Amino acid sequence: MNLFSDIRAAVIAALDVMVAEGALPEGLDFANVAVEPPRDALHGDMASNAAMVLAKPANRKPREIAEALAAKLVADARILSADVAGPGFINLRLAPTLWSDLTRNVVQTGAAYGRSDLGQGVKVNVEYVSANPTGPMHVGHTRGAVFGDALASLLDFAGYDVTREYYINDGGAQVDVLARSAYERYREACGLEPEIREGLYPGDYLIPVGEAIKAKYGRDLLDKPEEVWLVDLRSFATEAMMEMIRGDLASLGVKMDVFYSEKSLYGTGQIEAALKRLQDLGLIYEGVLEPPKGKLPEDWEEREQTLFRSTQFGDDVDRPVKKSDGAWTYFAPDIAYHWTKIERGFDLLIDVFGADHGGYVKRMKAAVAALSEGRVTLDIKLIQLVKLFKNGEPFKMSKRAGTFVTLRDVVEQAGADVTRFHMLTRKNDAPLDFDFAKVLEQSKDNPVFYVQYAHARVCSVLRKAAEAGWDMSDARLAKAELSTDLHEAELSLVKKIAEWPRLVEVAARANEPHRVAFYLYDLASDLHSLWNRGHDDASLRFLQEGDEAASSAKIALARACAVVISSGLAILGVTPAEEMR
RNA sequence: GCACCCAUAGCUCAGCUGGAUAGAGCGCUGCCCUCCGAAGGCAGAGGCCGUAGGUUCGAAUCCUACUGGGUGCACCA
Repeated sequence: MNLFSDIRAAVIAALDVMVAEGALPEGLDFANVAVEPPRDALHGDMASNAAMVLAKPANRKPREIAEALAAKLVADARILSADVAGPGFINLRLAPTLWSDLTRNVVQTGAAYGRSDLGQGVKVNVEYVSANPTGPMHVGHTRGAVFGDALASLLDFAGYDVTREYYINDGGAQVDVLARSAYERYREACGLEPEIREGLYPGDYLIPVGEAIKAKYGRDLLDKPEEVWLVDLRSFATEAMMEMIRGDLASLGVKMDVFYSEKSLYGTGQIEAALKRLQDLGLIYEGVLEPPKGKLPEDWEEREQTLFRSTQFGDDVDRPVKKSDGAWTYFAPDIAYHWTKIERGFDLLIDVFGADHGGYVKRMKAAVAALSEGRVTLDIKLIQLVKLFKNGEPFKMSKRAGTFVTLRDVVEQAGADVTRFHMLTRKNDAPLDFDFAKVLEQSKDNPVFYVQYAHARVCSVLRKAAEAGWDMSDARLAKAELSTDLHEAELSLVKKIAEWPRLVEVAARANEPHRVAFYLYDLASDLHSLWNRGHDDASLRFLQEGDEAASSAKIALARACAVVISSGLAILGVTPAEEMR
């Protein structure tokens, strides 16, 4: 049950009648007609902009349309009153029985309340994390992982057919570096002194990999030239790193559907095929790029390269797909990779990148637009940096000093729930402060705690009711009748619950899971507020001593709130607490 | 030099893709908390939405130009 879309449908129906009666011209587009929560509760329960949106195309005065529309709307039993206000808003007051209907419906629908068919089963591929398989995940990756995962869940909830995907960058030169670093650890495992030269990965996490290599190959690889072991150790070490990364992701509760290997694109003709396609479209040419304006790089020289005409799709310059020595650039397998996504039948692609990859956005979008001939859109979400703090002091990470903070560190200290929620309380394109002290604080100042506490309070009420020997099962609550004369605090809560399906759609359309987090905070706030009023006004308590019928109505409302918190938290990947300890 | 992102209360940030008098938390100020749900509660002050133009019934939101901050900038991944 989506109260907003129901009422919007009523508005559209009324508009159709007006068209049929000649009060409005034929052929109007109602797409922009919205029914929204009003900014101020004094204005009513819902507001529509219909008259103002249609005024111009209908060539009528907004207030004129509004008056006529309002007159039609009040005929609907669900609509108590429709008043025209301001420049042409129609403020609606709903029949009080609707709140009761809604509450029962939420309890009955349970976790499915708020699910939407907005996505129409459109196949969407969300690629996120895609950390290089050269070491453990660090905090920066963590935010991307949490964001991507929540976005995927959100889209799933909104009716998309979602695939969660991780692109393993196991094809490039960094994997050679990894293999060489692992080889040194292998020598170490064999009792030799490792030579961790400049440019190799110094991390301890490769020590067990070295031991594993020894366990597999014995001393066979010692004193052998690189050609002998490089290929084997590349895949061996990559496997080991991916194993570790999978573990990191699991500790955060992130589970991918697909791990797609870059390496698998090489030697299989896939890169060539993707490039061939661009070539056939006339978008590949041999040429020389203009030198960049401003300060010229020291070693700049003219080179002829194979270029992709990304400028035809809004990029600033055409981009090379081959180096001057004929090898592929990194961009080439990326093109091929995205081509496979298109070929695998996805209608919509979303890439979650770190903000430092911002310069890559235009060319990637260009490639997807070109390959799919505009059929598939690629949305790229850039994730800003995480700034770490410990007790208010900035906490600098340095790979060299070995003080970089891994995902595991964060999850072990803060817990997956806290980490996830906190990282979603900011827009993806805004930098995020992560202060261990603040994040772990158990008080109402901590949004995670605040939201979980609201859920726990409802659970506590249900437990108490059970202790009193009352049946407060969902089946029972789904039949409860709420008063038609709700207190303002109760109304505020039930209206917020009514907004959930609408919020899901808005958040999904914008690809912005943080909106869910903020909504949950507001919802929790309404519940706490109502709860607190129970101090002074016993009639507002959920448990009405000795009055099972009255209690069931109020508990139904509380339960509905918990249902929404629970499914909202599920989208964020946070477990709802049953009790606070 | 160019491109992208950001700029909203003292601080940290929302603002539902153009709607009504711009919101929340922290901090600040005041009141309440013997007992009934206090790891508290209620209320208040605080704003030229970076600046200047433009688009229209209407702009924090869209466009342009500035200012200030971040990121990235020929074959690296």
